[in-house]
Amino acid sequence: MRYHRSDVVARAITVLDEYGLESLTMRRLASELGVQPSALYHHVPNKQSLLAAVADEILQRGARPRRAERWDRRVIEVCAELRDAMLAYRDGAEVVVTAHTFGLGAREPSASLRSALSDGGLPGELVDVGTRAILHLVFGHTVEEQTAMQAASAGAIDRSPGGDSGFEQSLDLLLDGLRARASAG
Amino acid sequence: MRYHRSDVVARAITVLDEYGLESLTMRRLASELGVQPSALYHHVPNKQSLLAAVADEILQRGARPRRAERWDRRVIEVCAELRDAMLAYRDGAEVVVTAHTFGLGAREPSASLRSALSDGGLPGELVDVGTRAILHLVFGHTVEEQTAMQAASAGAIDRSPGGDSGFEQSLDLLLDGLRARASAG
DNA sequence: ACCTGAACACCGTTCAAGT
DNA sequence: ACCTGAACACCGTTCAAGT
Repeated sequence: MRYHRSDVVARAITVLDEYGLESLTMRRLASELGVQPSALYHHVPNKQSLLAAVADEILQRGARPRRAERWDRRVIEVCAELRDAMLAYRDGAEVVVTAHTFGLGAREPSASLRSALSDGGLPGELVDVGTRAILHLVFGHTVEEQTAMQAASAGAIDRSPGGDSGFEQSLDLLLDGLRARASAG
Repeated sequence: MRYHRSDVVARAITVLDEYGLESLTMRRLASELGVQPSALYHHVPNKQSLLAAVADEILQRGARPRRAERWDRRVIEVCAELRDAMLAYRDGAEVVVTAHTFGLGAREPSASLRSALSDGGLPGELVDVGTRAILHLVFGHTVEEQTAMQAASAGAIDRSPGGDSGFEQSLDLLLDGLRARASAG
């Protein structure tokens, strides 16, 4: 059999989803592909960049068409898409956030938020500050949510009681501040 | 020589600060203490709880007296303390955030924010949502800031240009939303 | 070009044995 | 009670050698 980079990344995602991030090792992935660990390094320079590719693929698979017209509604839309994309795979949030922290991949959500805030007529500095603040909120919230969900499912609880546990609410708090400055600018 | 838990934690912090989180291994810490790796397990049940203890100690060392009277000023005060505490040690933000994510230690900042928001007269649900939103903002921002600083210092740049790079600004965006709801409640 | 086999330099953790 | 010594079951990555 002949493998390509995309096969390696795809298989990495299934290992991630079935066994979790701590089980996603190069050796484990290699054996899952029926290949020696060293063979992986022909398709990927190292584990870090593999994880970055996994993060990008997770986001790409979660991509949805943009419907909203108002800039603030579009922010909510992008954030919901981002959150759903990360929640779709076990430890997905952790992988995406880590990749983003190290500046690897995962640049797309940032760009979408940026353009939404620009369309809102916010001054350039606030577009920057606002984009990062929104991302931190979504990332932090989703990692927490996914960790709690996975801990709960290990303990046989079906769902945490909160439903979306304040995701939209906290986003709305931040949007309040941005809207106030958009009309003032 | 006889070591206690507090010696192990303290030494772990110096290893962290000098060589970074990736070098803070049980084996490295043991050799730094002049002891066998297995000896550490008499003072600490495993690495995860050691890191939780390190996170708590980092926060405790950064503790400052509370001066502000207005609830929103107190939020800013608590956040600045939290940020400074994490920035005081190499990879400090990463360690504190990870501990918090897994629900280990690091419960103090959460309680302080909670009581500040309660004093603001916010309804119970918003106290909850607001506390988590603020923490996510501070954590996300500080991890990003510290990562950038350390990357820059590795590349011989003295400081990133932004100064506080929007920390207070993004916090203020969120406080806008909270203040609006405090006066409405 | 792609893969194997073997090695290098590590990990966290456990446990019998010593003092 | 506290520590050593040795082991167990792993890691990521490199590299000569094969096809």
